Formats: sequence, structure tokens, C-alpha cells
Amino acid sequence: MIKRSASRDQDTQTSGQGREAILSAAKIQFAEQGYHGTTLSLIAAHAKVCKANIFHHFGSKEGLYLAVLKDYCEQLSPLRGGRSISAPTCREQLRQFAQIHLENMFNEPGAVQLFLRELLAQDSHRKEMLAKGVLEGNFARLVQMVREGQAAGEIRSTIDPAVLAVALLGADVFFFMARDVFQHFRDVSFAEGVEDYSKALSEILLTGCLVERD
Amino acid sequence: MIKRSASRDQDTQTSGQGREAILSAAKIQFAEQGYHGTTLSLIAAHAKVCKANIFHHFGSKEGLYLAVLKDYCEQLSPLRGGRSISAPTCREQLRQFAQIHLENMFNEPGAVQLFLRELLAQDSHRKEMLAKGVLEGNFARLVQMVREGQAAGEIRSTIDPAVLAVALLGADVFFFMARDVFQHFRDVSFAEGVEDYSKALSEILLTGCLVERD
Amino acid sequence: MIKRSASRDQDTQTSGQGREAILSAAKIQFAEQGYHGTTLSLIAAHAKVCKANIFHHFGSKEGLYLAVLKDYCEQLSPLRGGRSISAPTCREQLRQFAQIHLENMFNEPGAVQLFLRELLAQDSHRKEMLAKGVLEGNFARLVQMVREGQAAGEIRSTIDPAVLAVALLGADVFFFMARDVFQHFRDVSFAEGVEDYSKALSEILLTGCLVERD
Amino acid sequence: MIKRSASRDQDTQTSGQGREAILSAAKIQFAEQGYHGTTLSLIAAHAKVCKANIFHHFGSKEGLYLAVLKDYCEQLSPLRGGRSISAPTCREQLRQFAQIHLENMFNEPGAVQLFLRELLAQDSHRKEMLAKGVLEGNFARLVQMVREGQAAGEIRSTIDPAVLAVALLGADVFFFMARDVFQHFRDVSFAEGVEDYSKALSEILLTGCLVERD
DNA sequence: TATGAATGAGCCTTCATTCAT
DNA sequence: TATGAATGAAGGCTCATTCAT
Repeated sequence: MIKRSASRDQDTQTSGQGREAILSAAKIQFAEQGYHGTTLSLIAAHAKVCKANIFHHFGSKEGLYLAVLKDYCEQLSPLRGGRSISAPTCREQLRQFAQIHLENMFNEPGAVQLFLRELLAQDSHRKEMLAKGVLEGNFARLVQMVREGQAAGEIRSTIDPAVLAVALLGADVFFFMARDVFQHFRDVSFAEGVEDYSKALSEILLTGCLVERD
Repeated sequence: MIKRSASRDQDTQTSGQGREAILSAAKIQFAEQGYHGTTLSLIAAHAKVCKANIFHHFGSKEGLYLAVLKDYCEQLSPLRGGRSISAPTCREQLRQFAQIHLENMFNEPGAVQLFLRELLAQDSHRKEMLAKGVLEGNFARLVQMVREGQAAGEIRSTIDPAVLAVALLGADVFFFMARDVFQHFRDVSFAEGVEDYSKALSEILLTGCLVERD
Repeated sequence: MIKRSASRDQDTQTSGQGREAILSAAKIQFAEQGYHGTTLSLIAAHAKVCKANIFHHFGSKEGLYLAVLKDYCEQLSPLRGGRSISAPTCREQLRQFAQIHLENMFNEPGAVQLFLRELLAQDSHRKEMLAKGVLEGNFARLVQMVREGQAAGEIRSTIDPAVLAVALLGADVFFFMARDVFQHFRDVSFAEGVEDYSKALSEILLTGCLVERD
Repeated sequence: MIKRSASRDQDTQTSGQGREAILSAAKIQFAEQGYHGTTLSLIAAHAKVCKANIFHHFGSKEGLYLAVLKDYCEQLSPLRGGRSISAPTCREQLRQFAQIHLENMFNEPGAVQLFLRELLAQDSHRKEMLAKGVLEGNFARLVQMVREGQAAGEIRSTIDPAVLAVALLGADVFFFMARDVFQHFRDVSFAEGVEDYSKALSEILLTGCLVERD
């Protein structure tokens, strides 16, 4: 549960396992229970560390939370996302993006949960940080992609790139949030395979759902 | 302290001056701060009621929360949604739905926030209740609508109605969640008017974003 | 559980079932849980009466407790004890007393428990009332009995009547208190039948346990 | 309140200044007021410790109570009772036992009060623990003593050792419980000196109160 | 670095009690 | 007589945080 491989970058050798263990446990707790639902005692217990130790490493609960946030941000960053998107057509790029984006979410569910919870918070002064760090990256990339498609005459010029981006991201996010609820609905067959959903979604966004009449 | 005059000429609303005040305050608090972030002291203060009174009426914090949830559920129920959707074409029906759904969310932001937070909760035993009470109504209605469109030859038969439903709901929900973040992005012009977004979204879902080549 | 036959003495018809039901429930609760362990809510629930009603009838928790105490006192009073003691010899009288006393305790275990708990209380200002009402009656009677036995030359004159009384009462009380503990001990055969214990006890107190040597 | 100087020069008694103080205060409170009548706030105040500290050391009120119980048990244990009983005759042994037992009770009145209160509790799952820990020791010892007396021909063989044991213990316990009540009775002269009572009691149990006729 | 002990503030809950009806 | 609503005080317990070691 605790990744000792984190000492890969050996610049801060002294920070050691203690810090790492705490951070690791904290990421899980904050993601699952939210800020207020998370207790430092539980984190300390999970990390097998004295509670006071948390304060030596992170100063306060807020400090720990921020560290968790930062850590998650890097994992969610589209730059780190791994697989690069490269396809000749914009159509294909969007398909790839939709799929990779969804996969990324499921690879880091904790990060996403935390991020979404933060979005729901009313007065969070951290919203902006998250927006810049996570959302804007994906968003801007998508918009750029659409713009290029429009320039290449592939995407209709009447489309608002931002709306398309929100629609795609939103459809992914909502699927992520409610997947286990959907599974109990009739008329739902996609929920089993993430890929299936992604493909069907791309298709709708690309070609619409209306029959082409004219 | 609570308008004793107003409720007197009402029907038998006497049972619940205090109860109503508590519930009202609780709805706001739970929506804004979440379950763990909400304190009964604050609710009592806002309702101008003794803290012990909360327990007299709702038994426990959990009991109060459940009452809030139930209350919100009824407000979010699509049946109560008010404006009925009636249009000759499926295309128009979907447009209307998208818009009304979005409006409903903005009319009851607290309910939506609570609902979404509950969706994010890992182990919530209330998820199912919420799913049935709120989500399924909208979802089933959308699916039915698409099915009819397919039967009428208006909607492509290759479309999975469930995916379309998730996409539409998701796009709305995500817009609701992140609206104030989007406003700080460049390339975003829709965020000001809810209607504009709704229209543009419907357009994309209906006709897609690709240029029709053939 | 509630004796409605209590309306036997119909002098206070108005006091009715409510008062009676409360008192009845209170007797049980106070006996089983003690003063601090008893809650008025529970009494009200058991009596199927509104909590506020208790205050109308008894004024306060203390008032109710006092009423219970008084009620129990009358039941424990040796006068009401029913079977009168009448035997030609003091020896026989003591035997009878020991047995009847023990039986009385087991007939009103609640009263005894309450009484003993009160005895254990450090600063109880009710101790005196109980002492006069319950203990002194039995005690004085026993002492008197012994005195007569001494006058009649039946009881040794060197015996302190008070010590004998304490010994007899104490042996009974302790048996009552610890009966279910004793049952788990080896070497204990008396605990099953109350009568057996009483007889054996009387025998010891009367003739001692030493072999008569001289 | 607790000798901070005394324990410093002791051996590693450092672990438990607070703990010890809490336990000490708790013993007094629980003994005097019973479980339900005791408040942790008061204990904390008496121990000059933060209330939260109690939970740090004992986990809960119940935990603290159990610790108190355990502590008292050891003090009441007949093994620790100090003065050993050694006399040539069983008669003398019983006399000694009666006296030492009574003295022990008065030396640890709190322990005895707690113990007796627990005996009065209806549903106490701790009864057995107490029975084994405290009562059984004394009881078995007495029974054994009597058995030996019977084997030596000193004690009548018709005597049930268990009954004699209960009588002796009960007479002591009852004297302990009701001493201050007895003092207000006429006809009572023993209550002043514990020794006097003990002697008189032993005499009765040994030789009975009847005049030896034959 | 790491820890056990300690703390003050606050939380949820319960209690005995009062009040209006 | 009887009750539901309301309350202030207190109770047990948890939390984030600090301190000495």
C-alpha cells in the first residue's frame, strides 16, 4: 500500500518513509472521506505512525491536505498522463482523447474524487489552484484540438469549442461518478466496459444522433 | 422569533414551526458544507432554536440529514419539475429537456450539491435511494424519449439511448459543478448565459460536430 | 406489569391510572438501575405516558423517587409483612423470623435493592428515613425477641441482642445480594432452596458451630 | 494533589503521573457516587487533568471504571490482605478471620462500596469477574477452614461450611453497610468499636446463643 | 526523526425541567 | 389531566494541536 519506490528521486533522502507513509494514507482517506470526514488519528493509524509525527512533516491538517492535493495534481496532470495523442484526423484525436481521459480517471480514482469534491465546495480557495492545475490543462488541449479541426475544415465552424470540451469532459466525469448507480438501471448495457462507453460517446459527439435527412 | 403571524392564518401548519426552521437551516448547511462539515450547533443557531430541539424532532444528526435528503429528493423529482415537455419532434423534446434540466439544477443548487456529494461518497447506503428517487426518473425519461425518436425514424438506430442520456445529463451536471471555474478560462464565452450553453450543447448532441462530407 | 388493581383503595379516584402507571414503572427502574441510572424518559415510555406528565404528578425526579421509596417502605414494613410470628419458644420465634424475613426480601426484591443501594450511598439524607421506616422495625423486633428470650432464661444473658440481630439480618441480606454469585461456587449446595439456607442459618446462630465439649 | 515529589525519586514511576492521578480520583468518585453518579469532568478536575486525557489513558468511561475495578480487586484480594491467619484451633482461626476481614473492609471502604454496588447491579457482566476475584477467595478460604475444623472434630459435622461462611461474611458486610445507621438506634452499643462487634459475632457463631441445657 | 502525554475547543447527545395548549 | 414543543445545562467523547523528551 505504501510505495517505497517513491524514493526514486533521492533529493530528499531524509524525508524518508515516514513522510511517504503518511502522505500515502492521507491520499486514500481524503479521497474516500473528504476533508471533514478524514481524521488525522486514522491517517496516523493507517500509516503506522505517531499522530504527532504528521505535524512535524506537514505542519497541520490543512498542510497535509495541500500536500495530498499537490501530489494528486501531478498525477492527474495531462502532461504526465502518459500516452500521447497523435492521429492524423481531428476525429480520431477526439476519440483517443475521450478514451484516454476516461482511463486516466479510473487509474486515479482517488485524485478524481478529491478534485470533484473540491469543485462542489462552496468557498474553497483552492478551487482556482485545482482549476489551473488539472482542469485547464485538459480543457485547453481539447479546445485547441477542436480549433485545429475547424481550421482544417474537419469540424463545423459553428461549433463552440468550449461547449464541446465541457460536453466531453462532463460526460466522462458523470460516467465516472455514477457508474455504480447506472449499473442498477435497466436500459443500461454500457456500464460494464469503459471502452464501449467511450466509443459510443465519441460517436455521438462527432456525428450527432439525428438521422441525416438532407 | 419565527413568524407566528404568517403561519397562523395558514392551514394546519402549526405542527412544525421549529421543525420547519430547523429543516430549512439544515438544508442550507448540509448542502454547503457536507455532512461532516456541518455542525448542529450552527443549524440550531441559524434556526434560532435550542440545539436539543433538533433531537426532539429528528432524533439525531443522521435523522436530520435523512429528512433533508428526503425533502430535497421531492424537490428534485422530475415529476415536480413543473414545466412539462411537449414538442412534436424528438429533436425539439431533447432540446427542451436539456434546458429544463439545467434550469432545475440552478433553481435548487443545494439539492444538487447534496446529491452529487452523495454520489461521490464511497460507501453511502443512501446512494440507491437517491439513485431511484432522483437520477432514475430523469434517466428513464430521457431513454424513453430517445427510443420514441428511434421508432419514429428521427434518431439513428445505432445510438445507444443510455449513452446519450448520460452524455446529456453529464454535460449539464459538469457545467453546473464547474461553471465558476470555467469563467476564469479563456476561450469560454458560454458560461454567462445558461441558455446559450444549453442550446449549443443540444446542437452538438443532435447533429454532431463533424462537417457532413458525403 | 402494571397493576391496575391498585385502584383498590378508591379514595383518590382522580389520581387514576396515570399516576399509578408512572409509579409502577418508576419502582422497577429505580430498583434495577438506581437513581442516577434511571431516566425519566424511560419511565415515561414504560408507563406509556408523556414525560411532562411525571412532573404534574410528582413534581420532580426526586419527588418521584421519594414516592417510590415511600411505597416500597410500606411494602417492606414488618407490620405489613403478613404472617405474624407466634411461637412458644424464643428459639422457634427466631427460626420463624429468619425465614419470614428472607421470604419477604425475595417477595419484594426491588424494594430491597433500592434500600440497600441507599445504604451504600454516602451522603444520602434519606438514609435516616429508610432506617426508621424499614430497618429499625425489624431490628427492634428482633432485639425485643432476644430480650424476652433472655428474660425467659432461654437465651444466654451474655449475648448482645443487637449483635445477634445484625448477624441474622446481615446473613439474610448478604445471601440475597450474592445468591446468583454463590451458585457458581463449588462447595455451595444451599443456594437452590431459600428455606434450606434459612434453616441452616438459624441452627448455627442458635447452637453455634462448635462441638460441645464440656 | 498527588505527591509529585514522592514519585520522582521512585523508580520509573514517571509513566503515569497523570494516569495515576486520574485513577486515584476515579476510585474515590466511583466508590462514593457509583458509576452513573460519577462524572468524568469531576474526576478530571480532581485529578487536575484535562478531561480528554482520561480518554487518552483509558479510552472511555467504562474503560476507566474497569481499571478502577481491577485496581480495587487487587487491594481486596485476600492474598494481599496482609496479616496471615495462624492459630492452633479452628475456633481461634475463625475469630481471627472475622476480625481481619472486617478490618480489611474498613481499610478499603471504597473498594467494598464499589464491590457491593456491583453486586446489586442486575445485569452486570462484571459480576463474575468480581466474584472470582474477590468473593471467592475469602469464601473458599473460610470453607476450607471449617472443613479442617470438622475433620479435627472441632466443628460439628452437621454444619454446612458454606452457610457458616455466608453468615460470617454477611454479618461483616452488613455491619459495614449499615454502621452509621445503627448508631442512631437504641439498644446498640457495639457500633463504636469494630473489634467489639467482631468478637461478639464470633462468639455467637461459634457457640450459638442458646443456653446449654443438657 | 519520532513519540507518548497533555490540552482546549468543540461535537453529538441526553437529561431534567418548563411552557403553552 | 395530559401532551408535544422547547430549553439550558451537562455528559461522554473526538479532534487538531502542542510539548517535552
